[in-house]
Amino acid sequence: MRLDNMLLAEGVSGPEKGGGSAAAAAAAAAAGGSPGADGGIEHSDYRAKLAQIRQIYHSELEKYEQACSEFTNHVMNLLREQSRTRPISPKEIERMVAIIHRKFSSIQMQLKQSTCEAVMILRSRFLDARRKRRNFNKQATEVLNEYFYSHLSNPYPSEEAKEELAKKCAITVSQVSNWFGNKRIRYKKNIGKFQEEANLYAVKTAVDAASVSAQASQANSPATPNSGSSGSYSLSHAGDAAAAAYLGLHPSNLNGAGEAVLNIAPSLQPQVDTLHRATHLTAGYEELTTTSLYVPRRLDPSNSWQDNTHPSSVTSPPGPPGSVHSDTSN
DNA sequence: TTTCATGATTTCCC
DNA sequence: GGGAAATCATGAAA
Repeated sequence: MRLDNMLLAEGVSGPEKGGGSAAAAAAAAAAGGSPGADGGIEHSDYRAKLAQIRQIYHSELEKYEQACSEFTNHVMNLLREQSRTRPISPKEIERMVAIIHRKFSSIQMQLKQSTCEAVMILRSRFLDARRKRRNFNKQATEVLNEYFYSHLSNPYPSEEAKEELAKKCAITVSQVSNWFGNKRIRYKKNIGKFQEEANLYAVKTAVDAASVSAQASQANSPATPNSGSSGSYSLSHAGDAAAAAYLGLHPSNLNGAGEAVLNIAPSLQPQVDTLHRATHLTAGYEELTTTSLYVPRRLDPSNSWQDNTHPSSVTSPPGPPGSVHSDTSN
């Protein structure tokens, strides 16, 4: 029965017209593929092969049915001949016919099974998601990378976070899981290769967060420049020039020693703190090799991330409220 | 054509 | 069931 349903769904059995294309479309949808230019070619190829399978199936089925009726007739004739020498009840004839039909239906079952197998092979060959692999678009990759590098100490998004990322990237939750699985492994295997990318996203995240916070603090407390020392931040290294540039520092914010003095709202402090460290990395400081922001300090000696039991969310990264990402705080 | 990057799958482990 | 690791298969750049 299940075989019948499958063959019907695949358009092998049932009405001839359009069955294959419907199945192809359904299979393509199941594989998550979108009908593109090459997809059209492949689908027509798929339909052609499916039609071939369908034709073979029907001709074989017809042959079996013909053979079945021929054999039944043959047996009936034999029984009729035998009835001249011994009495044969109609029940006995019925029983014999039933046996023959059972035998042939089991053969038909085998035919259906092998047809199903052929269809499955065809489907996997033409419509498998693996074969249909497409790189995610740039924006999706950026969103995923931003999340990954801003949660580097615990790059295990919760289900909700995965769903949100999936929505943002227009991909499925399982694709998000795959991406993080691949990313974690590949990052761990080749940290050096990803260092530059990590730094890039560190700065990007910090700048984004800083600008958001700046807007927020401007909206909340419009005029609080130079209001005491608690909110000031001194950038005292060469790398801080970059930080100053990123933050749009005016020359008037440089002190006598050439240091950049940022007067910032307390809410902005963690972001600037992050940026401060990030720019040290990009400036090639000695710290790069010792206390580098994205050297996975949270990787334990067995090379696995510590504390991966608490997946983080998209909206509320780990760490104290207001921090850009927990990885940056030592 | 070759090589590298990357998304997906499979297998194993906890 | 989720994650790590290995592997496969494909896309894209060289």
